[in-house]
Amino acid sequence: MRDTRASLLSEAEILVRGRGYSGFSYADLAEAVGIRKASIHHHFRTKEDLAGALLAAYAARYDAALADILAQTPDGVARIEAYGKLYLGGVEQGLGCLCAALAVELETLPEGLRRQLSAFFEGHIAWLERVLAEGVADGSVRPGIDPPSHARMVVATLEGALLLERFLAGPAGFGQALGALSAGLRPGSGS
Amino acid sequence: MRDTRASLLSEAEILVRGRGYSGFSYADLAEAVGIRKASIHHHFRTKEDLAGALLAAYAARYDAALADILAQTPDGVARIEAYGKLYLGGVEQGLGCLCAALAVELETLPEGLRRQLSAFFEGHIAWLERVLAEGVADGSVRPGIDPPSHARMVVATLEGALLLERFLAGPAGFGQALGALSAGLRPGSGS
DNA sequence: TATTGCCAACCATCTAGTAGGTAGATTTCC
DNA sequence: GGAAATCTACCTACTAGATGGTTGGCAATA
Repeated sequence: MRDTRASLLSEAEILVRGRGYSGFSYADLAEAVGIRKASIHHHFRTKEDLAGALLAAYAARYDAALADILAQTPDGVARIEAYGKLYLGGVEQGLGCLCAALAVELETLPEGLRRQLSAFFEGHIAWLERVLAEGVADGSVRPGIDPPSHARMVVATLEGALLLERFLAGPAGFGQALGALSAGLRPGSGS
Repeated sequence: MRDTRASLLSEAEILVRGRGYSGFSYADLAEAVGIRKASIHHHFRTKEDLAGALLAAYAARYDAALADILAQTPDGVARIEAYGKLYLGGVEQGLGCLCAALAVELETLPEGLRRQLSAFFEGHIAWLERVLAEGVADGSVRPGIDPPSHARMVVATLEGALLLERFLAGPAGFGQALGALSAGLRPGSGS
């Protein structure tokens, strides 16, 4: 049954996003899923393997969502807003970003996980850079912005907003930050 | 000797900011400071007490810096940039924000620490709101921005940029994000 | 029959925290 | 001034429980 493996991934993600990577244990996960601790090792040999699988699944979900935005939303600022709303689910459920949880423990992270983390964010930055450049070209994004810089800023803002608004002002606070972010990208003012 | 206590605070801060709160142990700290593990308990009864002291000292340092900016920098956007540069030190040393490290483990955090965390960020947001409102009033910040929303956005952006650029592009990447952030606040364009 | 999924029992190591003690400095009281 | 009591800072040795991980076996499946 592939079922248990999927449950393990799903519950582990909730645990990591809620309490951090070092903050959850195989014992917690076993209890959440309803199997014994030793059985987890059958599906994921080590905790590091589990983290890798978690990260890969998380990144794949985001990749699919990014492709979807490109396909369904033509307007530049609307694309950024749609991207921002991907983070909103976390705020609503009180769960931080999986990658942020791992990033905080950077120093203790093995090389493989570090590379996965970097790839995740660099992929998003590249995607945003493209979206912003296209937006500037087609007039849906304010001219005069610097796509590479603004791409970094957009990811940073959303990661930070998710980190903070999870316990500060919730979806309302997140919405304010996202609103201020997209307002600055909308055309309608000079350079 | 107050010396050991200060060393403990200083080394513990480095450890938490580098590897997370659950990611460091009294054994690590004892080794870093050069005393025995048990002696730490003489200065900080529990790990939670230590975290509280860490947070208090961190917040106090920021408070002093914020007051300093108000006193020395009159221009609104320059104030935001000066605020942003407070985070730069972390990027340069490869250390994340202490509060971000704790925020990631929110669910396991005792109430007292949660309140300290919220107070830290709410203080910054209130300070930024004031700086932005004053800047709009005196013309040093672009009119048409919404100070409460933009205050949340500024903290989020800087927290996020510190989180990410620590391992992505370092000070250069952080500088780009900060540049994009302040560019959007500068006057010179209509609403 | 081979594989898959799971389990009980175990292991070495690490965790924060405790108990009890020592040496030296500081304070209190006659 | 000097003895007694107290405090400070640290130590060794320990605890109970958690940690990730291993071994060997059992039952169902394919």
